[in-house]
Amino acid sequence: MPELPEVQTVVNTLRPAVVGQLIRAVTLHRQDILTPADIDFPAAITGRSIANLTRRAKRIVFDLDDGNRFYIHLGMSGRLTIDPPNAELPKHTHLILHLQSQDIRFRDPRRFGGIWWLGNNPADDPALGPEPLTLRPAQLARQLSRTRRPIKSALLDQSVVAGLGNIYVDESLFAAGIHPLRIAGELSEEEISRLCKSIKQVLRRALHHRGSTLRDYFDADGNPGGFKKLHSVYDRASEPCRRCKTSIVRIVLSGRSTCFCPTCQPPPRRRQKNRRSKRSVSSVHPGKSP
DNA sequence: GTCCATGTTCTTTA
DNA sequence: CTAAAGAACATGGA
Repeated sequence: MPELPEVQTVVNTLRPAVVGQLIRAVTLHRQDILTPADIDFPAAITGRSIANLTRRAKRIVFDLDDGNRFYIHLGMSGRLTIDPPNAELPKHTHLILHLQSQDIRFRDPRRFGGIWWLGNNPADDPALGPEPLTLRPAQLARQLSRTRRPIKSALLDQSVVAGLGNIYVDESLFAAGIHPLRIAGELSEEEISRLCKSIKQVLRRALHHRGSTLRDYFDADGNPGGFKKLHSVYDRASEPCRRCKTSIVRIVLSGRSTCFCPTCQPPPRRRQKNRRSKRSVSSVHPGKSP
């Protein structure tokens, strides 16, 4: 459920309830949501207080007062909520942090999310690309320059840009007028700077509306996001484009639902999948080389 | 019963 | 060998 705007909204709503608070006790209902698997997580955090709460990519990072850190990833169905201490416990609640007067709960039915212990290593994860809200066009150009994947697939890759997901990639490509099947490494400098600008505009707008609630997403106070009704393409297949009235098209790309306007986002020039040029066909030897 | 889902990672293929 | 495509993970709702 959570991409950058949703994760940031969870952080924003959670932060005032947790920063400076003592973790008095911890209830862990399943050990298998933890990485590394053998960490004694309750022992490591009980009695500590939370010094800071931040977001990196789609991760919610807890800084403890002893310099240790861990992060929670919400996966597809994860939620972090603020609850009164004795409120009824919904299914799939895996972790409860008992603070001074409130509980923080992590609930995740599909369990694609989890908790990662970082210890006191301050290094950023080298597998994560730059943050999209501070992305510069030259950075984006460098990240895209050496891949021949479709731009949609490249933007979903967290090592290219960290924090976008299926909704905001589609929305950003629409805003930039770029077809999802365009080859990432073939975008012009002008298209890349337009894309860079569009990504930031879309994310800022989504943040202003506290993210998109399709079904599962709610912030730490239990409120849904309001951005879904402002989507241009995502989850709008066969509805009219808000800009030109053309029917929005849905295809599957990288195994993910992909929505776009075939008029506002012109298709790539020629080049279909599974085509080989005459030269590359004739250069392939039919038998084994000596 | 079927298909689909806001994500990531491992495996297979080209 | 590397890059990219595909499968797998687990649960619930339409």
